[in-house]
Amino acid sequence: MNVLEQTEQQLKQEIAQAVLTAGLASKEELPEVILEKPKDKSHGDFATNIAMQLARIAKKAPRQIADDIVKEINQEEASIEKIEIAGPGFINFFMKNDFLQQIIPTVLEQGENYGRSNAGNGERVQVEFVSVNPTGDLHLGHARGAAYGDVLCNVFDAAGYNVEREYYINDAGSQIDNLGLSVEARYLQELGQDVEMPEDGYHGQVIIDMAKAIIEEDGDKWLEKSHQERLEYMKEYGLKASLKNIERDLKDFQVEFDNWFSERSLYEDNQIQDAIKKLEEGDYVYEKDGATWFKSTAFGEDDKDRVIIKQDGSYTYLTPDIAYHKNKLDRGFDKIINVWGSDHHGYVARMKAAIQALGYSADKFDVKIIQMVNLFEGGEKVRMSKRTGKAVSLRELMDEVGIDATRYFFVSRSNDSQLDFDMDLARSQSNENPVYYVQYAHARICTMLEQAKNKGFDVDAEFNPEILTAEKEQDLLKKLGEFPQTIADAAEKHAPQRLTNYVFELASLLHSFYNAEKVLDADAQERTTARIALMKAVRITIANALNLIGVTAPEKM
RNA sequence: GUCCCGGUAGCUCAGCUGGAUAGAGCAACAGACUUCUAAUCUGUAGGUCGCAGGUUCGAAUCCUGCUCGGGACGCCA
Repeated sequence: MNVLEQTEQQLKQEIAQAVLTAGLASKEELPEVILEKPKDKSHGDFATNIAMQLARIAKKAPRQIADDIVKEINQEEASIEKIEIAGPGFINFFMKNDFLQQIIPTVLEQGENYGRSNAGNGERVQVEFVSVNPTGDLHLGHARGAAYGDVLCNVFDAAGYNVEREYYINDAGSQIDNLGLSVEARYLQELGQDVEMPEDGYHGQVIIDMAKAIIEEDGDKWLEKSHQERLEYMKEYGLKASLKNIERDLKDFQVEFDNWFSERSLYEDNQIQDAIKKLEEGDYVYEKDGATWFKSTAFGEDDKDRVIIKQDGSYTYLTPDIAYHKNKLDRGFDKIINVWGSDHHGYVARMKAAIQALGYSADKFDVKIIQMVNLFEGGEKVRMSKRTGKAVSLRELMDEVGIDATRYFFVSRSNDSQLDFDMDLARSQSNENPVYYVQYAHARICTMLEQAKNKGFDVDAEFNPEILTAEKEQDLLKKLGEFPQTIADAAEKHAPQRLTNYVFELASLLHSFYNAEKVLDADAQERTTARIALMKAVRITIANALNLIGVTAPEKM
């Protein structure tokens, strides 16, 4: 438990006790004491609305209740400087500063671990994300999902969850046949033959590159082989090459997985049949029109039942996916989270039904939908299409915009809000991008610390935190103290954008402090020593936050 | 037609468990570099939180209806 939490807990208990002592409510009636951090500093360090909540129970005016509570609070015990009753009945607490004084030592001691907590209690969470079909390369929209999923995992890890990252490789469906046909067509085209691309073919440049690579390796030897043999080779080649591309692009984007799960492996050990059997046992399967159906409507959310075995005997996309989710759940995770593109949201209800049909609770399963990214270039919306291969690739984004800026930008937006991506703006790398603002704060501190050494200050000296009483110093201290809770909240709400908001605010306080106060001052040794310690703590916290976002923390800019 | 997501400042977006006067960046305007980095800071201006009801001490936040934008509604993946 961190300093801030301890203070909060103590205060909550004190308030609850005061309510009981004042006879305003019985133990059973007592609502949970809610403490908030007021936006306005004149409202104190903490505020509670307990008096308003008790109005109905105690049948008294909120302000009167507040008054009764305040009388019973032991200010000394809870390190309270001052209590005020305000507005309709808020109780504002102004804390003694001593609770802030422990923050710097805590940060310095914990170093790169500062911010980590055990909020998740080691709960086992698995996040499956990206999982792009291996039929080409990664595009803009996938980049958003990749950034979101990765930072979500980082946040889970830091908040004390036991997290595992997984990529589901769709290497068994008809899209792989299409890939083979596409590579084959490009191969033949490259060798001068007049062939058309298949109707559902993949038109991206990567496919052409694959064809060229095959020619480089094997020349025209596949011309002589049977169509079947050639196609088989093209398929496997395309699959391997795509996966290699995807894995490399993701790695360069700072995204790595613990597991790459192959759809084919489900076929190899009868897992699909097992899953279907499981559904049959629960009587969720029936035959109709020559096909086999899953009764997904039995769970209230899906609007129609779903075919799992087609008339021709083959599976639909859903069938191996049910087996896959069974596999995941059988692995014993407390929670499995899927990060999907918005075009798959209609799929959620049937999957949730499947999970229940398999005998698992629906709340073990969660889907985070990543809304669309609209690309703008030259002031115009660019239509994205995988088919025509015209979308901006992750590779281009990394080359032209940079990894840091791309990741920061995507993570700072809520996943369920659509997002406009202005290519020209991103390319310009101007100060319009907040990532530079945050990185600059980090670099600034590094320069200061460097200067401190050069000027002969002892940067590791004992310091007295009590003298950090300037307003901007106190603001920084409070913000530093919030970091562990911010991470825990981001994990619990699956909202990594809390992190970018936080680090931006921290950077802003740092810049403001920097402009208002001088850190290195030979005429004020004690203050300088304390401020150096403060700067070190801020630097560590910014670096830790950026690290979780997957963005570098430069020492110079 | 049904379902999902969104509508907050000129633009792009935050907004926690329902709290006090709704925030930030960019753009605009006015200032601050002989100083630890001006990729910064300070200030000004900018709002019917899509609309209408409801719940309550209190709603951008919860509920209902409507509206606009996007997406999904396959024995495709």
